[in-house]
This record gives sequence, structure tokens and C-alpha cells, in this order.
Amino acid sequence: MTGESDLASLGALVGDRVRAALLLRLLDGGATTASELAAAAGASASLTSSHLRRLLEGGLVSVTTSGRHRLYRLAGVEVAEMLEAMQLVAPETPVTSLRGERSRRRLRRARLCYDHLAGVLGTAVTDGLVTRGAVVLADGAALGERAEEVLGEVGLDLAPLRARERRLLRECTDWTERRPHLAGAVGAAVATRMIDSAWVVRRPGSRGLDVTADGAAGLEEWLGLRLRDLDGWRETAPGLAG
Amino acid sequence: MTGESDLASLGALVGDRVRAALLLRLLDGGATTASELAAAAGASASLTSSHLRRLLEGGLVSVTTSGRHRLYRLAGVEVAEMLEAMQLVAPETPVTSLRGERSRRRLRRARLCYDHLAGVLGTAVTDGLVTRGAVVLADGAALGERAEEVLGEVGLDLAPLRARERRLLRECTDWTERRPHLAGAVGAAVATRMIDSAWVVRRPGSRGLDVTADGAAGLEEWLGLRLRDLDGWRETAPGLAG
DNA sequence: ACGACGCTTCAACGGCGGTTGAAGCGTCGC
DNA sequence: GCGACGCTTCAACCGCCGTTGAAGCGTCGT
Repeated sequence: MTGESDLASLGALVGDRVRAALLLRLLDGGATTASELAAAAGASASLTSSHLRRLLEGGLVSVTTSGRHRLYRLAGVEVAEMLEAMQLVAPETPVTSLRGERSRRRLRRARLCYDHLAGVLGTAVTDGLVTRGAVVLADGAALGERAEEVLGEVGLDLAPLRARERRLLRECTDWTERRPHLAGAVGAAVATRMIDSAWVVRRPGSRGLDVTADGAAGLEEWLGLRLRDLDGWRETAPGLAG
Repeated sequence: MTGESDLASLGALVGDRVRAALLLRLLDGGATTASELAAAAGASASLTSSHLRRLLEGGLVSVTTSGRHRLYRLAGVEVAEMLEAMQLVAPETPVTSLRGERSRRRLRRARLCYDHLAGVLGTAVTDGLVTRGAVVLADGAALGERAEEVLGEVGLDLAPLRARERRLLRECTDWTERRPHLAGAVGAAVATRMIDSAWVVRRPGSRGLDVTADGAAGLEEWLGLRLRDLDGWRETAPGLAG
């Protein structure tokens, strides 16, 4: 019993409706105010505050105070990875409303998984990188021969990434797609690049993403991706923002 | 809220002292009787039974009945991976007793992580495979040029593994060592081989492993591993069984 | 400086869930 | 077949934790 890791208290920490909603909301990797978190979790300010305090004490989130706002974020990559691993096991909550169904589909289409792309878009970009020889997913995950070249086309330089101690590539099994997508330093860099170039924009108050017209064009040129043709893409309304 | 995965109920399921102990006990990947699980969790038979029922309903464990015994095991790899991811985040329970300290050290030294090696032994074997060019951990995880040859030396054939749909290589960050070790189909095959050749033996009632004299000799010959010289190995008593 | 606002703290309530012990049920050994 | 055994089920108790509403505290606008 003793000397083991304390799974029980960690599980209990995640095992509350409100706290789980807070963690999922924070899974976009951003810093979020307490009030926005309250809204996202559908809970009162006081309740949210007490739950955030417990998440803080449990080391799952960190906080930086900025003026009269307190910005919460996930405590680190391990927390995000843990949440992803849990989502892979957790059953889906039944969809009750039309709103819920729409937001579920949007989330499935494109979202941030802490710092990299996930959803249909995430797996498609990964597939595209594989096709173009930038990434190899045969045995495990490795950089392909054309990695420098392909990533360079969108202005990504591998050198600074290699310098960091963080693992370059990591596979992350997508919760909705049940297929691997690209994570690690390279996955994060690709996501950052796409946000910076406004190929995708964050959907306010969610970890969901919208692909812009620029993004659709850019992805087709860069990786030969035709978003419209992807499984699970057209299920929803237009899908292009901006 | 709706359309998300139900993290909360999953967390709550893990978030109980007894259930967490049961899951950790099952993390050796084996099938275990209800009574042994009760003993491991330090709970009464009836209590254990009710908890196992909930784990069953939650899809975390599966059961096969054999005579008057019921054999429980983890429901799948995803569950094991989730538990590993959680252990990486969970704090360690404070060690209270001498017994606890000894078992903790033994666990740290060598154990099964569902189907592959973990602990000091797990990372050391992984390092050895990297050194010998069977595995590359530079960017992600991939087979090295000498994979066939090196694995062949202990009678492992990659062909049947490739045929399976399961990913060949996966990195699994070790909870105690905080470093990657080898998982995936290859990691599982290596562990199975070592158990079959009696290089290591399961410690009864635990996921801990003991290295035999044969194993120590074999590992030195195969990978040039000198167990005695490993960090964290000699902290404990002899360490050789059989 | 004043009030509005963002957020936290506190005390009190209510209910879910863990725990127990005894009874029930099927399986194995003699 | 009988009893021992492995395991599960049930009813009842009890404690903890999530929830609420109001009060407190620091920060920002004017």
C-alpha cells in the first residue's frame, strides 16, 4: 500500500463533474480567468473558486494573478497527457441537446490538445506530413528524410527544437479519431505556426479551432490536404471562419 | 458540457483508496483472483467484491470465471497506459513502515508495466537496446538498423509482431525513473521472452520482478548490462532470486 | 475616494458513496 | 451429499464532500 503513488486522491480530484469540466476547458493549453472557467463549467463563482483551489493544491493547475484576474492553466504537459489518456478510456457523455451535438462535432473536427492539433484536422495534418516524408509512423514515430525541407516550407526550423530537452516527436492517440496524431515539440511547433499564420483560429471559450480560408488554401498547397474530402469534416455547417 | 468524454465518472471510479489499490495490483497485466485482490488492497472480501463490480461496470477491468474462482484483469492496454500516465502525475504516498520502504525499492528496481518491463531494469534494458543499435530514441522511438540481429540473439522474431496491428514501439515514461522505457509490441515481446527464459520471475502477489542469476548473466552477455552498477539497484538487499 | 467587479472564504446544509456484517449462491473436495 | 470455500448481494449506518448564499478582500474605472 505505502510507497505506491497516490492514485486514489488524484482520481478523486479529477472525479468531480465541475473539476473535470474545468480541466477539459483548460486542455486548450491557454490561461483562463476564473470567471470564464465558471461559465464553461456551468457553476457558480464560489463553487468554481473552491474547486480551482483544490486543483491547485493537487498540482493539476497553476495560477498567475494579473490585476484583478487570476489566470489558471494546466500545470504541465504530463497533466495534459494524463487527461488525454483518460479521455481515451472514458465513455462519452450522452448528447442531449442540439447545441451539444453541434459543439461535439466541431470539437471532433479540429481542436487543441494542450499544445498541438487534434481531431480530424490533427490526424489529417499528421497524415499529410507522413505522405510528404517529413514524419515516419511505421514502427514508432520518427522524423523522415524530408523533415527539414517540408517543415521549412512553412518557416519552421528544427534546430531550436532540437536544442530543447523536450522530445521532438510523440504520438498521441486521438480521443475522437482513435488514431495517432503528432505531438511533442514538433507537433506543438506546427500548431503554433498555424495559429500565428492565422490558418486556424481559436474558438473563444473552447479548445475548438476553426480553419480559415487562408488555412484551407495553405493546407492544400502545403500538404495536399482537401479538408472537404476528409471523413467527419463536412458533417457540420460551413466550417470556414474569417 | 455534453458531448465531452465523461472524465468525472472515470476519475471517481479510480478515486477510491481500495479501487486504486486494486488497479495498481492488476497493473502487472495478469489475471488475479478476487481474494488475492482483497488481500492486496487490504480490504474485506465483500468490500472488494463491490468495488470490483464497479470497476467492471466502468469498463476498467474484465473478468473470466474459472471454477469457483473469478479472475480479474485490466480491460486493456489503454487502461494500463492511463494508469501509468496518472502515476506520473500522482504524488507518492508517504512511506510509513520499513516493510513499505523495502517493497517500494523493490518495485522501483524491476516491475511489469502491464506487459513490458519498467523500473531501473526497464530503462536499463531500453538503454542497452539503444546502445546496441536495436532501437533509436533520438526523435521519437524507432527500430534501429541492427534490430533484427540484436533481438534475434534472444530468439525474438520481428515478423509476427509486424503482422499484428499493434504499434511496434511506444515510449512509456517510467513513473519511478522519470525516463522513457520501451513499450509497444516489441517491449511486450522482450518482457515475455525474459520471463519465459526465467531471466526474471514474478514476485508473487505483486507486479514486482526479481532477476535470477541466469538473468543477470544473460543480460550482461546480451546487452553488456551490469545490474550491480546501475543507479538504484544496489539500494536493496541481494536482488537475485533463484 | 467611491463603487463596481473579480474572486475567494466561510458556515451550514444535504445527499451520495464507502463500509460493514450477515445471508445467499455456486463450486470443489471428501 | 455434505461441508468448506470463493465470491457476491443486500440492508443499514455513517461520514465526507459537493453545494449554496452571504460576507470579505483586493483591483480597476471614474
